[in-house]
Amino acid sequence: MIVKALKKGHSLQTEDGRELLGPDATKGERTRVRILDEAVAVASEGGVGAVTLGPLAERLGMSKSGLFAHFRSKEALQVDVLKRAAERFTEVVIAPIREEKDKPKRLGLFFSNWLDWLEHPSLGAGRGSCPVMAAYFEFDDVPGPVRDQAAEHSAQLYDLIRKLARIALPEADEDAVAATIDGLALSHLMRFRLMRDGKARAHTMKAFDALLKNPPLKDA
Amino acid sequence: MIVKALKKGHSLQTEDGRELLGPDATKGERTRVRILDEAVAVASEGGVGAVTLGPLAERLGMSKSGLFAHFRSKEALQVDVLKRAAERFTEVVIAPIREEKDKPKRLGLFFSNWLDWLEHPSLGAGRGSCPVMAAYFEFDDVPGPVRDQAAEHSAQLYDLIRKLARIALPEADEDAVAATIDGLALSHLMRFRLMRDGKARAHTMKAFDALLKNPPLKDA
DNA sequence: GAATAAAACGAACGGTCGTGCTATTCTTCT
DNA sequence: AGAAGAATAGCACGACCGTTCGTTTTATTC
Repeated sequence: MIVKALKKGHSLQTEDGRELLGPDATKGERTRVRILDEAVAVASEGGVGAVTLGPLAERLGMSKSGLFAHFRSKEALQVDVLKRAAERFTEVVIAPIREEKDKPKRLGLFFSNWLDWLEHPSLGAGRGSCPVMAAYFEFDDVPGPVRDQAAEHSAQLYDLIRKLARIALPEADEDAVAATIDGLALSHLMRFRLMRDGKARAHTMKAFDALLKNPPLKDA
Repeated sequence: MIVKALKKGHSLQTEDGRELLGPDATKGERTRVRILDEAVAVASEGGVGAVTLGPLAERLGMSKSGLFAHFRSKEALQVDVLKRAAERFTEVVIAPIREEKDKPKRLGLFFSNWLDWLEHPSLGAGRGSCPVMAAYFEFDDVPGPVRDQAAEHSAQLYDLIRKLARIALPEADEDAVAATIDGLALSHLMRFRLMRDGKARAHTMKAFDALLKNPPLKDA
């Protein structure tokens, strides 16, 4: 069974349009999602490379082969883990900003949500960090479908940032602004999780506010 | 035999002060460095976690057990790989900025060198990226000596950036500046290596120049 | 050059990994 | 309720992993 992620509506659905997780979902579809959610938690703690069949099956109370049957291969599982994590990201970070009707303010809301996501990932119970971001660096030089998936997600996210920047700061150079914002999030994760810097958020927000106030201008 | 890395002089030496690599170095010391250099190349391509004994030994034309004998464990090897990579970083990125006698200009030189390092790591032959940066995200939630080493290096580097920022931009908030610069380097690596964005450097430098022109100020 | 120490090897171990098979249990649909 | 099909379990395999051990080769020291 092939499942695809939708860009809008933040839900998974099968090829024929039925919702996963809903009561009309098939047994296999439901456990499939259960597996992926647990796998995202594992990936949050040890990276996508740490998503391994045996231990994952044990965490779920099922057999390794039973789990394996849901995915053609481990690589396919890892790709789906990334997709599922991106889904979560959309739900938690991107979707809520639509409630802000003052569109120029959406950039700040997006960034704030992003930091929340990095500090308190809904999965991993405080012991994990964003698996997608980790995959950016884990697979950046490892060719294969996992790398491709990570690259696609990073490109989509980067486009979104540019778009939000264009609306919020019409006179700014959107590429330079996006580079700075993207970097602030990456650096924030590093300072917060690796260095355990309690002031990480304050420093990140100060830099972000300064960027909004004096952004790089076009043709400067 | 215990080897320690020096912060100054960018060379390895043994506990009794003899230089490694010099003609008076012992056989074991020389091959030890050879192993680490090759291991850094491997780590550049696949991350520190990809440093594995068998394939590494084969690349070096030696036996797995002979290689293993140089390190008490695989973890110790990985830690030393990180140390060696940090050594290289010091040689290529940090040491040369001392030649700039106009100290405020050192920040820009440092950043430029950093981007050079990320784009053309002396090891990995174009197929690898900075292993230390990758380790930041690979091990940020994996307790152990490898994580500790990565954390220590990130803290040292972050301190250096703050110090350079303080000299270059005395009126600026050094923490916010450091966060932005650190982030720009991380984001640059992502755009250059994962997204293969040919314009990455131009965008990064534009953002950096804008930061120097309008940095976040203290107590703003 | 002989004695001693260091370094490298080869083979083997226990363990874990991903992946095929076949059989069994459970859903789902008529 | 029963047939058809999906989902899961059990088991085995080959490959690779880190590590150990005893032996052999190579450096170093006297």
